[in-house]
Amino acid sequence: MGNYDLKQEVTDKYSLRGRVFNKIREDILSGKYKENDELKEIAIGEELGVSRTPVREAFRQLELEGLIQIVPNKGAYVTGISMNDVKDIYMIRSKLEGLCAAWACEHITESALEEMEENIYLAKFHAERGHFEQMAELDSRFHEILYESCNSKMLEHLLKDFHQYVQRVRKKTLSTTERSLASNHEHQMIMEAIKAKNVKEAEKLATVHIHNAYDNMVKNGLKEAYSNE
Amino acid sequence: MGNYDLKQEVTDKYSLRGRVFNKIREDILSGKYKENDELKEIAIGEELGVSRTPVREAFRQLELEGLIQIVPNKGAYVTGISMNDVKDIYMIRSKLEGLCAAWACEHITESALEEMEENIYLAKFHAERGHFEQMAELDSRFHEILYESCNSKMLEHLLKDFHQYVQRVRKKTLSTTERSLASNHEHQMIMEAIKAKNVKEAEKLATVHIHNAYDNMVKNGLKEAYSNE
DNA sequence: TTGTGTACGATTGTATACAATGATGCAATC
DNA sequence: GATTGCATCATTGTATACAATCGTACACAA
Repeated sequence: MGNYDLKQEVTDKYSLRGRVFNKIREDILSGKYKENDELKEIAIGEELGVSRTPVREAFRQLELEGLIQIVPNKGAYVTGISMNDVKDIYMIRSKLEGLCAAWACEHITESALEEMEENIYLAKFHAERGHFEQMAELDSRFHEILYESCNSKMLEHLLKDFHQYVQRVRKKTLSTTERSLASNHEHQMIMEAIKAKNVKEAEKLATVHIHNAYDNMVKNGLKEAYSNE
Repeated sequence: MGNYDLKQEVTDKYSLRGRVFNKIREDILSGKYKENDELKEIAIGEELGVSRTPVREAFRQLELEGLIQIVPNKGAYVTGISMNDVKDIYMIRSKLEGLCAAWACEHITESALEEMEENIYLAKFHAERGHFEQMAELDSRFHEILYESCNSKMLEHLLKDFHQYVQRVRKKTLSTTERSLASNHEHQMIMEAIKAKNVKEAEKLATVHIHNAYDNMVKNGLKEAYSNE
């Protein structure tokens, strides 16, 4: 996570390096490349029809993102996320998400609040019907809106990084109707606290929300996902 | 600070890319390259006696670290740290440093505690005599020990990143005997809370410590440092 | 004078050639 | 049979050549 800016997000779409970067990242996060898999510059370059140069540059970025580890003169290896890492990230996120909610009280725009309300309303619909695919999507978007509303590029970028870093495991956290409904209700309370500009309450609710998400994840299924470690 | 790992720290010393990366980073943090300065691949390559390739790779990493911004087909520009960024970082650090101190209660080693005590003792000596150079050094080291004692590579790396990110402005924060002594006393209280495994107290003290550091910095001199913006 | 178009130069983007390094297998020696 | 040394090969590290792109300056016309 080095990295704490977001300027290259546009450029990445149009340069070869950016496309390679996104492709590999997706393949790692989706599970196509597994922990300790070796990524070879030539192989990936050929697969995507580009030379080694953009692949190398993408590798360097992926290393800073923490998705791969480069051993000099040897190769690039996919790094896994350990259970401890996941726990750490959730604890860190919990604190930062609270900060983010607090700041959002002051800086959120009307349209952002409206999108949140719409999001929550729609999520209720899907949660009741067990549409977990859509729930995951809506949940992601809710937090994204929150991040974009804190008026701090630093914090926004940091949280987005973490958010996508645990994407692999996060899918599981909303996989019951019960948790989906509870989570959505928590979203609503956070939104209302922000709307009321109740800083302390918003901070606390957001903090607890992430804690709950983590607890729920631990309760059902995180262990299996990592049982082969 | 994308990047949230620390694997390449060793490799960086021995590869050209790593050396270029460190050199440019230092030059930005030390102020040799100023905000909006344009960094040209060829010029820097020639200055360091390497070709464009390692320079380009270093640029990509620096971009993820947020120190430069790369505009496609145009150039790389030094990104400044605005007063708002500094404030954000301190607020974020405040939270995370609290978390770090809390975790350290459980995981700190005897030898780390001893080094802390020594650090505080020595710092008192230098603070009383106005040796600000040594104070800055000792202060940095104190926090580093703390970071290394939380038993989370994630959090450790994150805090180290932030710490060096504000290095430019941080020097000013210890530039009075008064603040030096107060800061050192805060270090001592944090250390004692950790030693006593008083989690809540350690967290609170560490959080407040960073807040104080920020307040002090704002009080004397941050504005001037950025008056040309 | 002002606006527009074009051509040129500077710089980055990509591909490829060559150098350096580390892994592997085999043979020679103890 | 085990171990060490060497040769070979695969892979990354670096340099450089060429392509694409952007900004600018200048000429020309309204």
